[in-house]
Order: sequence, then structure tokens, then C-alpha cells
Amino acid sequence: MSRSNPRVLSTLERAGGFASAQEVYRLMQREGESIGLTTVYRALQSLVNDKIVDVLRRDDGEAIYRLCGEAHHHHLVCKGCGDTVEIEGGAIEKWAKMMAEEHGFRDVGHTAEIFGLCGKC
Amino acid sequence: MSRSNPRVLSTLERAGGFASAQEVYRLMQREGESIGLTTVYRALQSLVNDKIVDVLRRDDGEAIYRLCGEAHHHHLVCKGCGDTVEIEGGAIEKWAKMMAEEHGFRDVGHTAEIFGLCGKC
DNA sequence: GTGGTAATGAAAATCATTTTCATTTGTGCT
DNA sequence: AGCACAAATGAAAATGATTTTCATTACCAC
Repeated sequence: MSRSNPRVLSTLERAGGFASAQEVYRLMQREGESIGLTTVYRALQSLVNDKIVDVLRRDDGEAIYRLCGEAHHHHLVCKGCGDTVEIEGGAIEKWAKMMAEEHGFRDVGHTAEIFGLCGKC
Repeated sequence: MSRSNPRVLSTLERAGGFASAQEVYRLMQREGESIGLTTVYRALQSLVNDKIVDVLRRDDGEAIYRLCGEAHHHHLVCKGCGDTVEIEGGAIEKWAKMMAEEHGFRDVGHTAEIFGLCGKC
């Protein structure tokens, strides 16, 4: 029953706990692991069912998987050079919780990203 | 240049200001309008560029378009029924500004979204 | 009308994801 | 070991949204 392939999980961890199915697959290929794309998808779905990973959507619609409980962070992205800084989002966490409560939502997650031009651009 | 086809916009309005490209297309077909799917996609993209409509993602990854007011706001989306609440993001604005400053970014914008299950789901 | 630009849409291409199905692997049983 | 049977695997095909291509059409200024 447990299709939560441990190799897939460990690859997702190695990827920084944040990657799409395709990325996990490519990563495993590059590392010489022999695995099929189908199995990667199934393993990720299974991990989601088991609540070991979370699934979000990128802006382009691709599903990205993230380890649960992983201290999650947000991104500050430069529109010029694409440089990315990981930042803390303490204020956001509180805001999200507050807003959810206020509107009777439960089981909430959130996404937040800041973009602009960095000092060099 | 303005590909913001008014028929598409009015159909989106009629749909409750909330629909996917495919749904808008099917709706227009059903109403006897003669239009191509390609044109619907282009019109919606154009409307997004012009900031007349917002684009979100359904849980299955399909893009949904929705009319939005001028005021800058964020969304609280139900993963169950797709219900959406527009919310204020005062805390976010400050947070974004602070983070940008701290890392020497200028000209910044941001995205933020909260998702969870609403009271009814 | 003529020339040129923008808009249109049918069909093909793309891309992530899911399904199908035949094969392999694992496990318990004797 | 040999056997049976369920679960796991992955290649290939199917699906479905979205994008691209490209030939045609509508529009506008002169």
C-alpha cells in the first residue's frame, strides 16, 4: 500500500524540500537513480496523502511539493537578474492566521513573494 | 493592440466574474457567439495585462480569471469550493517594504495568497 | 482602391499529469 | 526450493489546458 518511495522523499529533501515532480525526476536521473516518472508522481501523491508533504501551485500551474513542517520561507526575487533571497515571513504567518480566523477558514496555508530590482540591476 | 475583446469581458462578467478560459469559451458557444478558443485565451491574457482581471489557480491547476476592483488586495481562497474573499493586506505591504529595503531592492511589488477550507467545506 | 497592420481561429505543438497494461518484485506458504 | 498472489514499477498512450504557427480576414489611413 505504501507507495511513499523513500528515494523520492530523500530526493525532495535534498532539493531543499521544495520541488515539482518533474524536477524531482530530473534530479534523480542526473544522480543516476533508476526510476520512472510515473513512480515519482505516485510517490509524491502518496506522500501528500500521508501528509508528509504539502502541494502548492506555481504561477504557471505546475504543482510543487514541499515537506510539511519544514520551516517555510518566502522569496525576494530580482526582476532584472533573477537573483533570489530567502527571507523570513513572521509577519505573514500571523497575518494569514488572523485573516483565516476572521473569515472562518481552517487548514490554511499561504504563498507570498516579493519581486523588484536588486542593488546591482 | 487592444486584444481585450469586449465580448469576452462581458461573458466573464455574466459568469459571475469568475471562470476559466475553457468555461468562458463554452459559455459563449452555448450562447451562440462565434469565437475561437485562441481568441478567448488572448483576450483573457490581455485583460490580465491591463489589470482588469485577476488570475488565480484552481486546485487542479486550471487558471481561473476573475474581475477585480482597482484597490490592491489579496485573496483568501477555499480549496474546497473555490469561494474567494478579497482581503486587506496592510501587514503585508509593510513587510514587503521592510524586506526590500533590508536587501537593497527597489521598485518592488508582491503577491500573497491564503488558501484553506471555508466554513461550509 | 491599395498597402500595411492588427485580429482571428483552425490545427498542430507543448507540457504536466493521469491512465493503461504488461512485467517485475516481494512475500507468505508448503 | 517452488508456487501463488498482491503490490510496485515504468513505458507508452491518453488527457486536458494552454501556446504557437500560420494563413486568412477585417480594418484603417492615404
